[in-house]
Amino acid sequence: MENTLQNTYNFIFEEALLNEISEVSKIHDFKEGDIIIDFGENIKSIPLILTGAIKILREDFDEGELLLYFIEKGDTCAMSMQCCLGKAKSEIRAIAETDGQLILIPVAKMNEWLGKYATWRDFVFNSYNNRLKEMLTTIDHLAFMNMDERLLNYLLEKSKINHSKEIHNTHQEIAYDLNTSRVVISRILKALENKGKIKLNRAYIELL
Amino acid sequence: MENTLQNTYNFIFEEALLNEISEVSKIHDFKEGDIIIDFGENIKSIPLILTGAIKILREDFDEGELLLYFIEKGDTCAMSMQCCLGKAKSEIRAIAETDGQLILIPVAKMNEWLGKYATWRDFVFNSYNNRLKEMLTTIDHLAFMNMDERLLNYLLEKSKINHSKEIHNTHQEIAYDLNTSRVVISRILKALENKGKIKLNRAYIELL
DNA sequence: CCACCTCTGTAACATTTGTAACTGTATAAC
DNA sequence: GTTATACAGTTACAAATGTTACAGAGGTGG
Repeated sequence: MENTLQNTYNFIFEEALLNEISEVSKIHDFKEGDIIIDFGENIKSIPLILTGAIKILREDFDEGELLLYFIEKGDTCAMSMQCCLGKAKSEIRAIAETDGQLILIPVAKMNEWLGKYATWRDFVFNSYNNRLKEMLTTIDHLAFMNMDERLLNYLLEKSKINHSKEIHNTHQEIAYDLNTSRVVISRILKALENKGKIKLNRAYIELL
Repeated sequence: MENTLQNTYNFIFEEALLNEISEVSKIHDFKEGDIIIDFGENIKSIPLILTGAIKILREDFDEGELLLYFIEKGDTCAMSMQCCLGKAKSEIRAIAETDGQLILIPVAKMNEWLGKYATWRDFVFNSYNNRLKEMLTTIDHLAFMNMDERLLNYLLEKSKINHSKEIHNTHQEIAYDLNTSRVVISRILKALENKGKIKLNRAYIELL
């Protein structure tokens, strides 16, 4: 673990902080599809992503779900910081998009370091800022874009996150992430295929 | 100013911090309709609202606008903190919803106090958390609600912010805030009136 | 190979939202 | 008063999205 930690965070954190992190934090492996945090859960520690990617979802009272954004190597979850500092329950669900590793930092340390390490403080503020920006982007998509643009954007995001031109999801899974129905997704995908932007296959899509 | 400052913030900040605030910050009066911050502006200071309310808007590339949320007494603008810390330009527009007063805190002090005063740090984190929550709510509305629900919710928000059952806006103004057209708003408002939830008048609406 | 299940394609239709055009009415300006 | 203007009501239609239903294609396990 020390190695991955070093590789990911040694440009951000100073030596002393890295050492403290190694001491107090627990490592956690996750596999694609794992539910890492769920709605209403109490959060006792802050995750720092070492490898892999995680998708963050919001849920409606009755059934609906919506992808908010992805987090990756070097990111943390501002939502969990919110929960920890505010002692509230999780407002979101986090599902592993790929296999990966993260380390868990106890809340107490999170607070202690805020006073002690300027680099930690910067990191925490940066995380908040990034998350606010992502949320703004999500709002823009919802408010100003039609479903076909949102879908195309989704495919590009997925491709970037997974470092692959192939998106291995069923239409139904995509529909969940965009909070719409499978038929709508199939319809738009077919249109995109006709425009020559993608190629459709069973259970996966190629970007062209 | 000292009085209003005391009244609003003396339960949050300690004596020493309140004094520092009085020393370094400038007061700023605003009138309903004033543009307080606009897209792309550089932000050189953080606002703390003393009285009144401000609405925060997001703009589309081509014309569209969307109300994100309101901020009030005791709030600050997490977006401007983001800009200050990240030295970026404003992502939002802030328009005075009512007359009011705010104080402006230089960025340098904002940073200095983060190390110096725990109460300031808490305040800043709380602001971020509140804003994240508001953004989540906005996303919920956009993703999971139809226009009639969004409109009703908008009227209730407005009523709360202005402490009045009367909403003094034209249908066109409401349409801008919800990023739709005047006809749609008129149509839904008429339906709400028929259901007995509101009473329509020229240039204002009464909640029943 | 057959039975079963998942995934996709498609059609027909309903609902929601957006757009254009026109009317009447209250208010302000003259 | 008359005129001009902003605001609201309404209709008719278009476009986007959601829903239901069904058929075929492809994979899996017996």
